[in-house]
Amino acid sequence: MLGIGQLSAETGTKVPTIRYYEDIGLLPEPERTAGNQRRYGKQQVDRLRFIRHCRDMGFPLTDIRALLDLSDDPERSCASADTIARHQLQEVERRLASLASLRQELCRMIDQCAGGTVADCRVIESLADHAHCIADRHTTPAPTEQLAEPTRRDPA
Amino acid sequence: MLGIGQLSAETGTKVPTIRYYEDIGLLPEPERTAGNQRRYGKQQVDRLRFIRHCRDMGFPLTDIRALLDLSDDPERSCASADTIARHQLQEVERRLASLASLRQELCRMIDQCAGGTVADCRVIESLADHAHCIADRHTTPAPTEQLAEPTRRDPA
DNA sequence: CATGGGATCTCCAGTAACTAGAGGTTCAAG
DNA sequence: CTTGAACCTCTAGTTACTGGAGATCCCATG
Ligand SMILES: [Zn+2]
Ligand SMILES: [Zn+2]
Ligand SMILES: [Zn+2]
Ligand SMILES: [Zn+2]
Repeated sequence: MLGIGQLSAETGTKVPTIRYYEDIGLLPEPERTAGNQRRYGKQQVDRLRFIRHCRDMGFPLTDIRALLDLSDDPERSCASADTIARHQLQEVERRLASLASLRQELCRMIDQCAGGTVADCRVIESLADHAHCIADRHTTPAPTEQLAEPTRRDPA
Repeated sequence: MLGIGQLSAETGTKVPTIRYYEDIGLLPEPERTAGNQRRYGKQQVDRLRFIRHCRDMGFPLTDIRALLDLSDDPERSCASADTIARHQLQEVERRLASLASLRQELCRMIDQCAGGTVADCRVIESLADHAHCIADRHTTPAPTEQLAEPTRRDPA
């Protein structure tokens, strides 16, 4: 049985985040000590690892909820899991594409700057008007649900 | 002089967003009619366009604030504008890299699914344990400040 | 000049996914 | 038995908006 801090270390998830997952029902309420502190067993560790890996893969929590429901029931067809994953892949590819065009525009802006005053700066000028951009309207990056920070250190 | 709805149409920015930018001080308080409705002039239109273009490029509002300050003062050196832009480029490249590795892992997961039950599904299995992933720890995607949605239609 | 419907006004709440802090209790080592 | 680290609950803040309620305004007809 692990305390919340140990679970945190074990999975690379911050303590408040674990409690948050419990609040929103992603993690079931764990057992408690006589003094009301949480104790976790192996199942919970696995479940949290699953969640974290999904988050690392960029899945939003609603999808993770669905995936957890599925994985709780091994008899069912995996079709919807695959649909979710495929959808996520599309998302990722969409973002990749728009980031790539973003990168292009940023590069071009930066390259053209000669380093004088603001009045002559191509960066500022380009930002002021998309018409100064070559041709492609950059169809903005992403709806971007929050993706976990690289704050993660590895489990013991 | 434009009403807020016209400014909205002109710049592809939703009305509440315009008011929000005013609230947080990105846009100055505009003139008002006798009946307290906002009226905008050409300067404001340009300023909002600048902001939107920056957002489309993925700049966070704090950076945009700095860029606006700079562009208000054409005599200054553009060095810090360029620094901000270069920093943004790095951000974009960082995200591109992590999305690319994400894409790889998702593809692999999906490819391996044979389409049976959850018990045999490689997608679920891969999500349950990063050890099933080839080798690279996917160093999670991004801090991801909100990037504008593709809700944008073009100006008139 | 009256009236009606769309545009605007302000204010408040909610979104995603956490994160941080205050103020108080519990656990475990010495 | 006494610390002090870890834990508890609760609230509020983050980023960049978005949506709705209920009231008011503008302006184009009749
Ligand atoms: Zn410059
Ligand atoms: Zn552009
Ligand atoms: Zn499958
Ligand atoms: Zn992995």
